[in-house]
Amino acid sequence: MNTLSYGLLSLLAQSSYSGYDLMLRIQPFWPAKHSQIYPLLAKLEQEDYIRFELVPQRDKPDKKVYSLTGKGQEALKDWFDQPTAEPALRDEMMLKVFCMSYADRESARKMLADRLAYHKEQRRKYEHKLAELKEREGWPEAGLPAPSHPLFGAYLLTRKAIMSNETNTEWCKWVLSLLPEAD
Amino acid sequence: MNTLSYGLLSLLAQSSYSGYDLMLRIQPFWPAKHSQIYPLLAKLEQEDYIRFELVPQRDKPDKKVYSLTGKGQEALKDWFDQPTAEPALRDEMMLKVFCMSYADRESARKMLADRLAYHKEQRRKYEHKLAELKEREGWPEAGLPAPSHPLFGAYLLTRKAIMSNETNTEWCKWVLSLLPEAD
DNA sequence: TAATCCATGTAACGGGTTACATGATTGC
DNA sequence: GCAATCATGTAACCCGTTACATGGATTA
Repeated sequence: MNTLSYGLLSLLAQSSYSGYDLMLRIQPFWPAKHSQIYPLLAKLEQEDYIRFELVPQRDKPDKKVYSLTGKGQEALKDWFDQPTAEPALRDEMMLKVFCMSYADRESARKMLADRLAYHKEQRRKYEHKLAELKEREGWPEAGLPAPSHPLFGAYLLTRKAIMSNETNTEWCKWVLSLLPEAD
Repeated sequence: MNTLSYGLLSLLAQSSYSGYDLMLRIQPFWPAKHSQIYPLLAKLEQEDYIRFELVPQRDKPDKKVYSLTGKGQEALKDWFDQPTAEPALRDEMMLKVFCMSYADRESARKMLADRLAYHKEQRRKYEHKLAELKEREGWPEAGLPAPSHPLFGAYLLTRKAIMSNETNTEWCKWVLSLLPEAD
């Protein structure tokens, strides 16, 4: 049982999903490819943390819809009380910034402009997600969801993503302002 | 040539370092263990990106002090102009937050309090680093270093770390305020 | 006397990416 | 016609961590 396994169980605590769905939904929290997820799901199913139901579809390939077992629910609770690993951020840009004084101005400006565009696009997605959350059934008419609400966690994470996005955007703009365009 | 390789070259663009030094200094930007770094350095040396000088020491083991070759400098410049990979953040806590509504209040509060303590400790380190930078020779008497200054990048990164730290701290406090202690 | 720092390395293993493989449907 | 989306899987490879290995100096 590694972190990705628990991540999949966390998603399944909310609702049942196909492997493909899980792969898409886990990306913001723990990037992983389908080639990593499918074998893991098979293993988790064999060890009775999850089970699946084969769902035939018209006009689309059949799918396996996974859900948590009792053992899976217990494993999740136990994991929650274990000490949490420190966050790990790997960003190639940070290495490039470190040696920025040795590169030319235009390259540096382009790198930052690209990152700024990336943040802008991410921001759009987060706002979309927030809007989506607010349209889900059970969302309170006014204010935030209560801590016991199933969407509480998703809301907190979307807010976190937006806050970080704003800070990163601000940093990019600040650095660009220190690198005026050459005439 | 992977990202870590370029990271090591970036550090060596600033100054010569031993493998041990490189291992310590690359941590904030690209976490890596000595067991990954030593073989990489050997490979980079074989392929003529870097060279080393054996420096005997009294009261300490001898060390290999690495520096960039001309080929290494060129490789760095080429790399700088290549498209930059998107940042990847892996944080176990985000997965736990996602399923927070299924855990008990006390566990959740403890998790966030632990993370808050982690951020506080990190903050202390960043401030220390900033103070250290400002004491380095060549640091301007007033204002920031110019973009051509060798310490420009390190300064930007330290500022970025502090900005992110503030945002993360704020988020933790906000979430804790939503989870009042049980009586 | 035990732990930590400096300093270097190798071996085994698990985590993660890329590529290979298949196939129907929908939209440009 | 080509790319993307849905849907699942395997194989090869690279990246990263843990553990094994050594050894003197300093510090608690």
